[in-house]
Amino acid sequence: MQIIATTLTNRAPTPVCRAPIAPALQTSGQRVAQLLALIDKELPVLRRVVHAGEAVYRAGDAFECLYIVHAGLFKTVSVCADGREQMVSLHFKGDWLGFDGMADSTFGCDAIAMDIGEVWVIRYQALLERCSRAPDLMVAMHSAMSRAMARDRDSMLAVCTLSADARVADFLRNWASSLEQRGLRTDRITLRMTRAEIGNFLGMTLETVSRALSRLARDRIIGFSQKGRRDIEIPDIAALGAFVDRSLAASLH
Amino acid sequence: MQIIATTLTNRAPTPVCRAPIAPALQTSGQRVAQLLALIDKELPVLRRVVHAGEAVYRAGDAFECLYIVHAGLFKTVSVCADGREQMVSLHFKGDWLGFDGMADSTFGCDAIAMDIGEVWVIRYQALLERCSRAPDLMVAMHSAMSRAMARDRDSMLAVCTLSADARVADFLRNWASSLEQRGLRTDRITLRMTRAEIGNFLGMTLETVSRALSRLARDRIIGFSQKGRRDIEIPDIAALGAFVDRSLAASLH
DNA sequence: CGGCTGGTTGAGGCATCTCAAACGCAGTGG
DNA sequence: CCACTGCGTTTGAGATGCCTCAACCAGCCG
Repeated sequence: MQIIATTLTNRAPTPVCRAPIAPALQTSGQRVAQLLALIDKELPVLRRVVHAGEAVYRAGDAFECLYIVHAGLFKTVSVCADGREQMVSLHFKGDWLGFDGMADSTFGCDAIAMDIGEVWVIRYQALLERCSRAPDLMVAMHSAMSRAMARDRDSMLAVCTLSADARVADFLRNWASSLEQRGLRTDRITLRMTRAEIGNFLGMTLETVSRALSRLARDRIIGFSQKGRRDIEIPDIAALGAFVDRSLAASLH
Repeated sequence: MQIIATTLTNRAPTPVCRAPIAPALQTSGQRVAQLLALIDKELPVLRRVVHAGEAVYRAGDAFECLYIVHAGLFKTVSVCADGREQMVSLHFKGDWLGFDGMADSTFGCDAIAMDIGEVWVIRYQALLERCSRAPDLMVAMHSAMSRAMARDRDSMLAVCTLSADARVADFLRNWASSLEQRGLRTDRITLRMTRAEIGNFLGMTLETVSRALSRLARDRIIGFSQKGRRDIEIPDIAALGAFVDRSLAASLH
């Protein structure tokens, strides 16, 4: 069994699949900034600080608000009746949270802060009203949903077509790419997740994640920083991509 | 490697994950009928018949319209640069097609008819304008997107947590459940896909699909009809669910 | 009939899981 | 300062589920 590889959010070049796609008219960084400015202009937003481990919302909560990540890193987790959990997605600055509650007025999963962060709270009713007057806003929201679906699609693809090592590499590449699009440094990323969490996200066991990371480090595609094995150095993002492509090509003979 | 299990569309009870969710205020069948009535009332729709194998749109096409399935069965397929394909989702009557194009004005995957069918074509611009005046319509559209995301989430979960046999069972159960919600007979379904397509969708090889189906038939959970191995009899949908739960429980010791 | 496509089934191999042991690090309490 | 504990990580060895390769069968069509 495996899972979808990776798939963070808002990366401009789709990771595994590269269908012919028109070049974006704006960079992701610009898009995020414009979105936040637009929201701020059009809507009354409540800023809410969320501490590590704290939930923005939980499965079963009544859906009334959407959220936009303004700082920090968030995950959404499907919680099953038997207690098992499946991490579904990661959300960086500019990503929306809560779309999954719109269908039946109840959230279908938990949204958890992985670090201290801040979300902007937007009442759905207010958003609907505002969307009626501001087509820009509606289009921005639709774009965000569309992008979330594309991300899920890529995850599916990665889980279905990549080996364990390649999924881990793809995961790191997407993470770095998300940081890059937001103008942050990408040569050194701090995973705020345990191996078990990564494995859950990527559909593999924690041992397999650990081994994959060790192999990537042995091949000098990544490095571990002195302090702890949770900080990962990525000298060259392109090398990660090349690794993914290589193992992809290898698997097709 | 595998892929996300299953996940058809619009099933009321989520398949693998059963988070506490408030009971739907209306049945899925009612929702579909109401959606179609709403669209028909509010918007100028163009009806387009699509033949088996024909594309509603293809990756790279300019995004201008959304589509609602009115008859038939459709799949969306991610096409990679190297020619590999990954089936991403199945769409029955009442499901929308084309959300993936909203983000960057270009479709990111192909939407293909698996059978002769009909879609309603809705110009996105017209939809935006109409949404501004008809909040019902906007909410219906958001619900559909939200449901699509929930479906992807469930797929992810199934691919990540279910064995090959269970994924096939889950796939059949979701298919039957989709039919049931539309008031169609569920004791006998005709798969309009080859084993290879099913395997691609579920993230496994065609041989594994074939073996899984054989095992399910041996255990009397499904049956093959006389004519061809493509018609499958499902005497009891609940038995499929029980099988999934059983193998789920088995995998946790 | 012969070719082709799709399906089934078997045998063997390999990637990943499972189980297990050991290590590093942080916190706690003596 | 030093056990001592607990958690996260690494690494190894063995088990296994799924993939790969291959043969064969059934239906369809020229």
